[in-house]
Amino acid sequence: MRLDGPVDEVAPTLLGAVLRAGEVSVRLTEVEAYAGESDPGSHAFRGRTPRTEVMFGPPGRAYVYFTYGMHWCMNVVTGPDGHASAVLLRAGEVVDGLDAARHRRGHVAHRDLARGPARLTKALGVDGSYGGVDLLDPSAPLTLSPGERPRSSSIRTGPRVGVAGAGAPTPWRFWIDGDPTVSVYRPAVPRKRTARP
DNA sequence: GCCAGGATGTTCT
DNA sequence: GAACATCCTGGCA
Repeated sequence: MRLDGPVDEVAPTLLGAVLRAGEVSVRLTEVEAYAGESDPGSHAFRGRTPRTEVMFGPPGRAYVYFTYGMHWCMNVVTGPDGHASAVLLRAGEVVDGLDAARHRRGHVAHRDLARGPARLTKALGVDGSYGGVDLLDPSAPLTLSPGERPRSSSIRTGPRVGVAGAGAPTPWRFWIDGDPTVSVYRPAVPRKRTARP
């Protein structure tokens, strides 16, 4: 699979692809594109930092980061080289290793096992130690391989709400229409201040 | 069912 | 010191 094109072209081709970590495999049903340095919503917007280093590297690597003090989220780094673009994996369907996934996620409905970016990494057992892994290397602990691509007519797309980027490339979400594992979209709300006594 | 609020730590200002 | 590419629980309908 080719990951070195423009991120908004590469992202929809990831739908239907299969991500495998150990015995658990997930079929991707929802992704979100981040355009890199020019995208105010991207971690790479403020330039190269130790955390975002991987995004500036070659395509096909995993960019894994920790957020909200308890969740891991995972991106696939895309090209072209020199652009820190990446695709956030937002949701998928567990298609193999159900027992292991359920063990990690507890007793939830099958459709909820990997519905959401942090749930997806938890179902797979992915954490920061997987950062920088070459997903296209078959012997890697975390791999991405082509799956059955959904019909193009069943792919839906929408602009991300909450990011005003006048003139900047717009980030997009892509999902498989009607798939029960697609995460429910909630616009980002400003967080209230955490009051301390 | 829906909504409000809290958890929790890394990163950057 | 505040924001953060989130998730879960508990209260109320």
